[in-house]
Amino acid sequence: MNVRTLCLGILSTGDASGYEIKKDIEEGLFSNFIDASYGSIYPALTQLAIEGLLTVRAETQTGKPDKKVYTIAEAGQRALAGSIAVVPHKDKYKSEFLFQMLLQQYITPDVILVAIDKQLSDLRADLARIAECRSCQQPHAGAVFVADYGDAVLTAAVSCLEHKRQGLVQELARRAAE
Amino acid sequence: MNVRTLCLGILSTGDASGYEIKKDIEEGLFSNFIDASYGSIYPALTQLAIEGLLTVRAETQTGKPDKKVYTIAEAGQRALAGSIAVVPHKDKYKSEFLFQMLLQQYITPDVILVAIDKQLSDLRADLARIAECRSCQQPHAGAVFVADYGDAVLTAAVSCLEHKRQGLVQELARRAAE
DNA sequence: TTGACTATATATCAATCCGATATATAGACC
DNA sequence: GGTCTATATATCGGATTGATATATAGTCAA
Repeated sequence: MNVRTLCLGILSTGDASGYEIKKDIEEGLFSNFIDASYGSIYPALTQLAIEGLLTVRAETQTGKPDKKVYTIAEAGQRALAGSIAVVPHKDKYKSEFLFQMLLQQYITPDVILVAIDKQLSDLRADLARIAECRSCQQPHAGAVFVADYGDAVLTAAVSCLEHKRQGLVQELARRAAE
Repeated sequence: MNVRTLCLGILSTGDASGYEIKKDIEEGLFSNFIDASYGSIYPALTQLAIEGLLTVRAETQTGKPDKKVYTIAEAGQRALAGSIAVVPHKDKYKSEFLFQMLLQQYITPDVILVAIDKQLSDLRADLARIAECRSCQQPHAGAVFVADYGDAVLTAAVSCLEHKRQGLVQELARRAAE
């Protein structure tokens, strides 16, 4: 799936500017399993508008710069439906944290502890964001599905890490006592 | 983290050719949280050898093409240690499956079911791979950590999806009965 | 009131990386 | 002889990231 389909998908939930799409990706439900940068969003929107899958209108704002608001066109909805119906690729998960933990023999225990605490903090921030999305939006079936899935996975990760952390702290205390 | 550091990390666990590094990424413990293509691995290895972080030797094999076996040098181990000690970036998770589920209003229930079954199959394959890694390698602390973390997360995902799947099947049966 | 900072908003581009393709050797299987 | 799979290296177009540039305007403190 490319950034084009991503933009069409977000615009299918309501009109937005490139900046607002990026915010949706960072703060909304999408944030847990999607990522895209301005460097790919803006060119994609421009191209989609040229091809007639989106329409654009300029909106002047007081106190803020003008923005280009994009609306999905009929051709865009057809293109989106076609892209969504395809069997999805396998999930991709990249974790520098786990890379570090796998090679933990090369670093000191206090660096490990810092990394674990940072990971726990990231996971809890994600959980909080999901909780916020649940409360602020009227939940449709898709949103509930994604929120439940995210909750399950993140909660399991937190639980596992808390356990690992406790074991590490106890071992450090034991070593210090000797 | 870039492919250079990834190659150094894998070579720190033993000598390997580019092809073997790719297999490690696909089949070993790394596969759950790392990805890289030949198009990035081979240039990285060439460059690292030029810079003296790796040494190369050609190995002739019977029944197979020759291979270039890379060994990590002292300078490479120093570079790796420096890269590992840095606080890691946040995990990145990309899921076309969840994108599809969030926009499930655009597709039919049977397409949803196919996607869920495919996801379950992928998750179970990952769990099986972790179990295999546990049994075949002598487990050091880092490997156990990563395997436990992966188990926890994947098991939670499977459990959540099985529950969702059951609910969907029941609803489809109820609709068919009406 | 000047400077620093934050938020909004669009745009560009070098560096990186993926995915596909090409090339070559050789065993297996029909 | 043809097809398939596995091993092994290499290249490259195209997609994407991450950083940077530009501009408007509000806040807040020195």
